[in-house]
Amino acid sequence: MKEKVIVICGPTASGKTALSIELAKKINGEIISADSMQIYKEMNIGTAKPTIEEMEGIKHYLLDFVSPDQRYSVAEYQKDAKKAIKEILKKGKVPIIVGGTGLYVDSLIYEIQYPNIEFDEKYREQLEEIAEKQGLEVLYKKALEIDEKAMQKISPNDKKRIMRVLEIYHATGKTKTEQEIESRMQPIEYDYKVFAINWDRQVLYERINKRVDIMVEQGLIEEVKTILQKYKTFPTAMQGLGYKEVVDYIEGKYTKEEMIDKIKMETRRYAKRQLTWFRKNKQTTWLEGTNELQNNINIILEGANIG
RNA sequence: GGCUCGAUAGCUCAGUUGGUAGAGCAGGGGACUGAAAAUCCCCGUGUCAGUGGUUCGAUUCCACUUCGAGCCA
Repeated sequence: MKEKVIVICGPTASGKTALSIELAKKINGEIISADSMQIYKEMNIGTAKPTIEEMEGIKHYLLDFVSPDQRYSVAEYQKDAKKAIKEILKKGKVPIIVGGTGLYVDSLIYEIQYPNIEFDEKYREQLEEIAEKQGLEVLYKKALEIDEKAMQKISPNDKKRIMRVLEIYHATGKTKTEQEIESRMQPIEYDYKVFAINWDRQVLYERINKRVDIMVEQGLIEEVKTILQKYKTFPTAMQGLGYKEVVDYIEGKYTKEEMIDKIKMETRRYAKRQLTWFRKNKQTTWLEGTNELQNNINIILEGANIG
């Protein structure tokens, strides 16, 4: 009998934090974040990271533990998260995965295999250079020679994925397609019960707009300035919504009003992409955001067959 | 009050020498296996302001009306 792990996902500003903490209190659970930006230290306001008060004594894992100048990836996330699951189960508690990063969630619920390799900074730089000087189509053709099947799903404009196909081959000698076939053969270790929070789109967008205003009031700009002073390079952290826009504002690329509108718009689009991602998984149980917390908790308990 | 210009997609505008129209942005849908809050793909019918006239046919021409901008009194 596989052990149960609860997963709560949903778009940004959908109320995952409040729901998960109430649930954890009720079922003696602990929370593992699945959020690619809340992992970073000192990025608190812009990532809407739960505060100590909000946590109400519930232990949270994989929050606030990576320096913004460090690189982090799904492969590491999966390893860290599985370690946390083990730890929680060992204590006799229920692990609750909570987050909006679909890729991170999927790495767990589909038990995706990532061969143990080091990130090759040099090789990526080489690829970047080729893309810039000779054009992306050179890399695209190269990838096509290596893994024609994988390239059927990748656009000639999708630089990141083209580079990834090349990087996998470079690091492992295997193609991405071979890699994925092996990955699918792997049995899934836990019994993941997946829930997602849904809102009427208009209402969700209003919540997002309001949340962005609050972030700015709480000192988002100051937070970004502090981080920029303290660290030199940001391999991934400055991809965060709200952060790159504030940097552009500080550099005078647009006014404060324009910056705020841009963050709101980009966040709304992000929420839309998240919903697309979560809809894909057909076993997901959907919760209505407008429901009372207790009501949704009951749906989870019933759906997960707990309590 | 008179004159001029404008009114076309949610917004900004293009266009139709008369045969019912198209861009950008917004928005929607989708993809996603080591950067993922990233990256990429697809999607444009709207009383062409209203009413009447000319015409086989008007969003296009004409008249009036309404609204907006400007100029002159």
